Amino acid sequence: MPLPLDKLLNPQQLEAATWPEGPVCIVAGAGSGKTRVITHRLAHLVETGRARPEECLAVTFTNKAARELRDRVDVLLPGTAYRMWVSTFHSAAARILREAHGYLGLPRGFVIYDQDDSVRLIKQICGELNIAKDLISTYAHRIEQLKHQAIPPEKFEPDPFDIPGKRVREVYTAYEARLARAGAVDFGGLIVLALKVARENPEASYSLGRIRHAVVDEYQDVNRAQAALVETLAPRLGSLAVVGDDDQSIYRWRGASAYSLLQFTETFPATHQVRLEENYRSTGRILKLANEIIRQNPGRLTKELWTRADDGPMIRLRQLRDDRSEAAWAVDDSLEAIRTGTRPSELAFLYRTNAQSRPLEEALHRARIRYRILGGLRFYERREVKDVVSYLRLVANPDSEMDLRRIINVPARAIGDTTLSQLAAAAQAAKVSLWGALALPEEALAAAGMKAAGRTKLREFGTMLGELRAACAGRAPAVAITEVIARTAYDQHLRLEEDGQERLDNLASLARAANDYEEDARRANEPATLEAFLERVSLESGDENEGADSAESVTLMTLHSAKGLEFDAVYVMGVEEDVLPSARAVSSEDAEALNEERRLAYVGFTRARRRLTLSMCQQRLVFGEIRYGTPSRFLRELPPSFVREHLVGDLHAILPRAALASAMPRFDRAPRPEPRSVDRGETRVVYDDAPTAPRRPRATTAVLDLDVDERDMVAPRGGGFAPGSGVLHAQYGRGTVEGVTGTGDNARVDVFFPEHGQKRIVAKYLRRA
DNA sequence: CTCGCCAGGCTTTTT
DNA sequence: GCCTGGCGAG
Repeated sequence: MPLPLDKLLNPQQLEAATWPEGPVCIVAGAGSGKTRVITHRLAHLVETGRARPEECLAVTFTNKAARELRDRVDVLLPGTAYRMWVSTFHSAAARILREAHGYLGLPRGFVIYDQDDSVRLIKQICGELNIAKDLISTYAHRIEQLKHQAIPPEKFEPDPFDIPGKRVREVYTAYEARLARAGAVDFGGLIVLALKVARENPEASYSLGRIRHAVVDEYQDVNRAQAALVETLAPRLGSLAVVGDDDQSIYRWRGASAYSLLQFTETFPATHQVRLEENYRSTGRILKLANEIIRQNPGRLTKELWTRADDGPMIRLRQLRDDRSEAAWAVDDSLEAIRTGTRPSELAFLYRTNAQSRPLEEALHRARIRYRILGGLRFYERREVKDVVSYLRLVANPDSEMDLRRIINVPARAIGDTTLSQLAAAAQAAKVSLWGALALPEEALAAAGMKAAGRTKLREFGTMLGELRAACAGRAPAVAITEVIARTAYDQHLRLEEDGQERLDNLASLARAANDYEEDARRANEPATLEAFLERVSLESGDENEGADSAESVTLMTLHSAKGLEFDAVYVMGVEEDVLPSARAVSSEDAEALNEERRLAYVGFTRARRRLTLSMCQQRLVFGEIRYGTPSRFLRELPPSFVREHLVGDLHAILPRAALASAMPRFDRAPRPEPRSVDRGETRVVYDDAPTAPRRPRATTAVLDLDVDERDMVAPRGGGFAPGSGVLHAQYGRGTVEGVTGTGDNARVDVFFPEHGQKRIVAKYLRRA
């Protein structure tokens, strides 16, 4: 029975889901039912008989999104969906390479190097080329960017003013050669090589060759290479739909650009464009705020989200004294929400940088609220996991240089730097991989200066690895893991360490991941190979946080990882200058960098269905030292009238004094929580939620573990500090005023402290001496 | 060659 | 404030 699409979708969605052929560009705002359109489009293709499931490809960026898409298509097309190819860009590319490895000259068991691996390799090469190490990250970044644009070393023409460019080319060339010798492909290379297959010989990949219909999600985040891949496939396709939102392009630093989305109609003149602007997620206020923020950005496909929903509750704004109080306040507030019936899984705390999770975790821990962190610490990046994975990769592909380097002396085998570089020299001379060099005749190694002791150790290592490979050949991944641990005595090695037990547990988890993979493979009717398991390990973060108990937990994550998700109540924390927008974006003077931060704020705010809370603090610990913060320009840019109508809380933090005065009457009418005092063990949380007197902006609403001195500090009226006068500061002590910039709450005072030198301090943190 | 200590860098964000 | 990588002692 076909799905009654016209009942399930609004007219624009229906058009987007059913437009029959050729290129379709779907500009879909946040919460406009984008995934719904994609899944129904795929289902519609199959139901109308225009496509067989195996002719359909759907591509997204994150594994999370791919999984969700797959699950939701499965609901619409039970039993058929698994025949579709639903995948991330990178996994799709890996599959193409797997199938076309012969054409590409890659070994069957080629390994995928993550960013860490490639930086290490570039470092290695730079060392050999005598390049200063402070340039390594620059080169790594340049090479990565070139690969994002699918520019190979020989096509890279640095312009004459590009001083490092020449060496970039040199390093890049060497890097590509080394990857090839190691039988390895980096993230960028996956796309570049898939593009090569698509251009030259698409039939070399069985999966690729049969695709007739494609949907590409998050098209605003494709880089040049990915766009080229899509564009190359287009002529072979009966239909191609790209879906995206230029306002949610947040991966510029990774080479992404909304350019391909904005230019899509130019690239394919036959394109049918559809816009989805009706939002089904958030309240009117949240959308108004989001629209108000994002309209500051130039060059958009100006769309404006709207909703039939009501305005909803006011958006709350809180300014706290420091990051610990900010976390404590938000956690306490969320506790209240949970008490009044919000499910923990409907609460999310979003922040700009992972480092901001720490105070939150501590506060949640104290409040005994369960939480899960998405993103954060990645399972597969743990040292012991990477070590064992390196052994597994060597089983699949012994030539992998970075993996061999990683474990050749782990556990310790008395093979140190000296022996290793002699081996590398011998390998270079013989033009073979490090593994290949292990099999070189004694004389070749001796010629590289290696002593007999080193040669013996290497020989032993080579034998061990050879036996391990033989023992694992054709066996299931879980068996291979057991073999690795047993034959290398890796568990013994861990037991000697301080936190060895925890690391052993992680290896047990790795084994579990392998079992899970085998289970998945069985279900998908595919053989469970070590190669495919390793591919999963390389391309997925290994978040175990998607566990079944998540309904009982609140969620913590960066704004980036929040894209595509939604929650009833969202706390966006640290809405401050140098945080959101990031310090880097602020200091770079690069307008596009700031615009991207603004989009990030937009993404964050639009995650909330009903309750949105923004918080900021006056000082926070950055690298262990105190930094003074001011409210984000994204809030200060808001028209005062808008703020008065839709926000409650510490409005004085973001409104000019004049605008604040007229805001007060309205502010007084806002529902006002009872002032509370909560005693929880050693932590004292005191609230002062009463609206602040207009004349004395006491921004602090929560005080946590502060010295009495500091608590007593009150902003001096008018910030009137005359140069030459004496002042007191809680950290720096007594000092002399050198000058003043800004006015009101934004006033900064340059103060000279005899013991600390000159500092620029927000006026409210100073007292007259 | 290994171990342990210290300095310095790090924080954007992720496949 | 934490981690890594580099360096020096044994």
